[in-house]
Amino acid sequence: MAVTIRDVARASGVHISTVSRTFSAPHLVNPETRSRVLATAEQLGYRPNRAARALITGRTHNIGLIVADIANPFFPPLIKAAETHARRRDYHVFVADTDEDPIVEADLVQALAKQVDGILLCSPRMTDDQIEQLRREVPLVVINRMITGLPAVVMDVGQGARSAVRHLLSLGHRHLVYLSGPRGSWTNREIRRAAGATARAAGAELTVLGPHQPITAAGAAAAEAVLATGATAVLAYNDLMAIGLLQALHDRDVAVPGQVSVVGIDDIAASELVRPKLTTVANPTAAAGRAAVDMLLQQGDDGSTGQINLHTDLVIRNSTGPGPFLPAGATTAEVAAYVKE
Amino acid sequence: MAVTIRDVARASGVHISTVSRTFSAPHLVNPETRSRVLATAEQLGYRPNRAARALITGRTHNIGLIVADIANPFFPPLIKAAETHARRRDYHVFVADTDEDPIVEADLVQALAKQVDGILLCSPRMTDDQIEQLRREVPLVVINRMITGLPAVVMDVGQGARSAVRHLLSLGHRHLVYLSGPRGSWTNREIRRAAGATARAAGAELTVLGPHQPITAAGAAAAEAVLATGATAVLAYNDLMAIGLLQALHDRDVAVPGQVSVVGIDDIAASELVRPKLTTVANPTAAAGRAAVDMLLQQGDDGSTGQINLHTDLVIRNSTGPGPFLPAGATTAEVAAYVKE
DNA sequence: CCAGCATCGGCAAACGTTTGCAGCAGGTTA
DNA sequence: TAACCTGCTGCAAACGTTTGCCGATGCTGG
Repeated sequence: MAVTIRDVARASGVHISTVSRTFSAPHLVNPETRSRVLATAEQLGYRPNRAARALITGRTHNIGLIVADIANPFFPPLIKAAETHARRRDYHVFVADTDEDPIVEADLVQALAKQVDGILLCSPRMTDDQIEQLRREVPLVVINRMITGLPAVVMDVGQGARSAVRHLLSLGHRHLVYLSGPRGSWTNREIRRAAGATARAAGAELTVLGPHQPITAAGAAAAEAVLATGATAVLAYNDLMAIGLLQALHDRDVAVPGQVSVVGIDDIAASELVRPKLTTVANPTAAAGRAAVDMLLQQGDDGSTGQINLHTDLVIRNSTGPGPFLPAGATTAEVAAYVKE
Repeated sequence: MAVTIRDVARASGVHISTVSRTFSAPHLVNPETRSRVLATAEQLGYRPNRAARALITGRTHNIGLIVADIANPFFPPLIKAAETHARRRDYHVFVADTDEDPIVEADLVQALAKQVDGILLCSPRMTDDQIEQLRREVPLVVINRMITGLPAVVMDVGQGARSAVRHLLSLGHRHLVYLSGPRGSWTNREIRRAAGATARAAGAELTVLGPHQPITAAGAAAAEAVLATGATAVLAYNDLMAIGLLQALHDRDVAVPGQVSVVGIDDIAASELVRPKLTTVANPTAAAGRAAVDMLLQQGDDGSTGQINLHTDLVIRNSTGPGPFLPAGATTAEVAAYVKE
């Protein structure tokens, strides 16, 4: 049916091994022979069978990309960048969605293990132990989580959270809320820790609410609880939750940023479309995807186990404003003077 | 290194063929033997090598999913649904992104062909001929495009466009704009045709602008041109463009829906987050993904070549309102009386 | 008690490649 | 001229499965 190496060999009057070498080790075959083989291959429409190749070389030229939720707008840019980058290096990408379920996650890694040269694990919800276990079965690069001894690329959310909290403090807010994300999220712990430390250092209060699902509905549902704390500013685990909160606040006629300031994390596309535009921490997701692919592919060669920490940026838009201790029209200079930065 | 069928055979004292049958044809092996084999397999952590299996059976248990742009929020729900559905049937999914480029698209199909049992082609930008050509190399199901003789699942955008235009007409609008999507899009042609026919039948005018990239920036950039037409309502190729237009209109102090009504297509998540909330045509993308997977997997069995047309729904939100010939507060009954529906 | 028949498990070929080894021709060195 | 290298190609084994075929075993019915 399909045209194989054998057909090409017959048609060009050489042995199959010569055809094989024409593709996998061209320098070993006479240029003349090579071009003849290439010509007939082209003409017959020959395409090497990757399964067969994988069987003998042990390299599939495939990689797996496992994310918690494809529909979460945080991931698509990462998936896109990783896929494009991988393809440029002649790798194909399996994408799979765990629905935030650690069990599915583990199953998926196992199922994919034999079929790929390595797996990119995005924001895994498994325990560190489980991940280390799985690493023994298949090369892994973890994204958005730091585990000692494991190659990883993370966005420096700690840094991002610090910037965000400082921004809020500088606006005069003294009581903040952190809207936690899902249980098991490393990112969540990082943000919480960084935000807590920064607030505490400035003598401000930080109330933690959660855990929550990282979706708009959860952000909206948390509105009452947020208002009940009496806080004047909130940092959310991600933009989706922040946006949900924004909507719920709007429905309750709570002015943003007049009465409450809101900042998200991720800088998804929708953050700029929503009113007020969301102040948020921009994550270099595309860069992370590319970096992770590179790490994974290098990992095969040497046994390197680097960890990359990508810089994040606070993007100040319209959902944050002066806190209650400052006049609404306070200038930047005034707020700067108000809190020790 | 990895544990193979041979290891399991040795450890459980049977021939490899028995182990093989334990997994691929359990009814042929004695229950007692079977459970023994299963036990040792479990214990050794054996996982069948899909590449080897594929080599001999010709079935990879993989499918390919090719989309124009993963980051376009229209696709992730479809990808997610397709992947989950496929996995439930023990298939893994390659996802690839063409960046709206027909050449990349064709290359991808070819590259993936040998490695999958079939390919889902979403909103392809190739010509019909090219697609029919490729179909000879690998089973294909096309999503969002109708090509005679090819299995396809489409969302009935024609129906959606008709509903949208009728809705606008019923609000009293007599001059509409259609903001076209990308060249080569079947969906675009369908919408344009349906919208044009519906408007014409009602004696209204429809101006077509475009083609455009299906992104917010293009929608925003079209604002001037839209206003220049003097139309009072616009239908956009997709929500992204509609939202971009909404923003640009807002920046120009053009009231929506006061002066101009806007309706999008797709009902992406952001449409509900934006102010005013976008009136749009909801597409059952998740259902489409699942249906396409089912078609693809059945295609192997019989040679069926069905075409599925999924129902779409107009979702009326706040971006559409009475046109210039009606008082701003006109009731539904009044507008209904105004135009022959 | 034997023919006939299921049921089960082993044997070996096959799938489409890659790759170590060996052979061969022609050229170079001593 | 012999010994040796170099560049190219062929040979065949191997990768981990599946599967058609056959033989062994044990049971059934006559």
